[in-house]
Amino acid sequence: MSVTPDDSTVALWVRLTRAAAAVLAGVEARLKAAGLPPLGWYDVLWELEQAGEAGLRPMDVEARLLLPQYGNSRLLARLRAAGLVAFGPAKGDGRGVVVTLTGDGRATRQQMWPVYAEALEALVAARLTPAERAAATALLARLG
Amino acid sequence: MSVTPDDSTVALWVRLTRAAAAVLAGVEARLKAAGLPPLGWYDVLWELEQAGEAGLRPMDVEARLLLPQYGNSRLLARLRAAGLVAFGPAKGDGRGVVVTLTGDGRATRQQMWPVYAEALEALVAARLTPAERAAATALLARLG
DNA sequence: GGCAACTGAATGCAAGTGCATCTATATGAC
DNA sequence: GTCATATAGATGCACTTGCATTCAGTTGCC
Repeated sequence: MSVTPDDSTVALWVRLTRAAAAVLAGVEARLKAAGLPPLGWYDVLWELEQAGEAGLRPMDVEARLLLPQYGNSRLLARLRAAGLVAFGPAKGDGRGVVVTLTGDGRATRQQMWPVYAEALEALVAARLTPAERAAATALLARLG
Repeated sequence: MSVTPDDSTVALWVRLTRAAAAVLAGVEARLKAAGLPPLGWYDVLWELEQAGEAGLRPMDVEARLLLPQYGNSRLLARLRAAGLVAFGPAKGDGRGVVVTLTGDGRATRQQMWPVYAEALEALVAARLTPAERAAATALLARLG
């Protein structure tokens, strides 16, 4: 005999994927409509902006954003190709590099934020009260 | 002045994506470890199994699973190449086709289910009580 | 019937992803 | 110091995805 999830489990799983997909699609669509890069770029730019002058090692970005090593490597390569980040040598470790935000990178993140923010307002904040958002957050935290 | 989401909105968005990604990754990892096809295949096989002998038009599958037209077209092509579904002409519409489940397709779906079910038990049911699952489902329904 | 507009489905091409592997450097045992 | 092992990051290859377009067949209008 095998375990079988009850209806409430399946229902939650379905809603979870749909909700995440709907919000994500809404955010991406708004960014694209505004001629801005995809959401994945924002996360990297934001981490680097917080890291400041010192920058971050690719492995740090990888760990913070939960990206696979090769995916992160290529994402950073695209950002570099677009001039939004710069690579430098890592002091004390000849294997590694340090990635820092460029001026264009900072500007791009700042352009993305209002669009991203508007999307979250419309797709999340407008649909649940603050108390409901807090409740949902607490429940979802247990799944991650 | 632009609107800016408050902390509870951003926190929910972060948790939502992480929770969905975590559960999805867990399910996919279990399927792969068992040598089974990815989750996307399951959904199609399940819809076709429910549709029975009559099968479904690709556009119907597309609508039920919220897939883009081209993605659905190629997904069905892969399933056909794997021998899990069969294509036939659509009566009364020379443009269309009808997709039906093969014996192998039915068997594959049945092999996938226990793995999928175990994953949902471990990743969702084991972490939230039935009442919590119901509450989370109701909240997430408002986002989708 | 003939033709424009539409619909169902497939596909060429560019870009992204996963996996395994590779290169270069670093570290630890001896 | 030397060698095996481990770590940081990049990359070749196959596969998947997104976008735009194409192809075939249908529908409505005259």
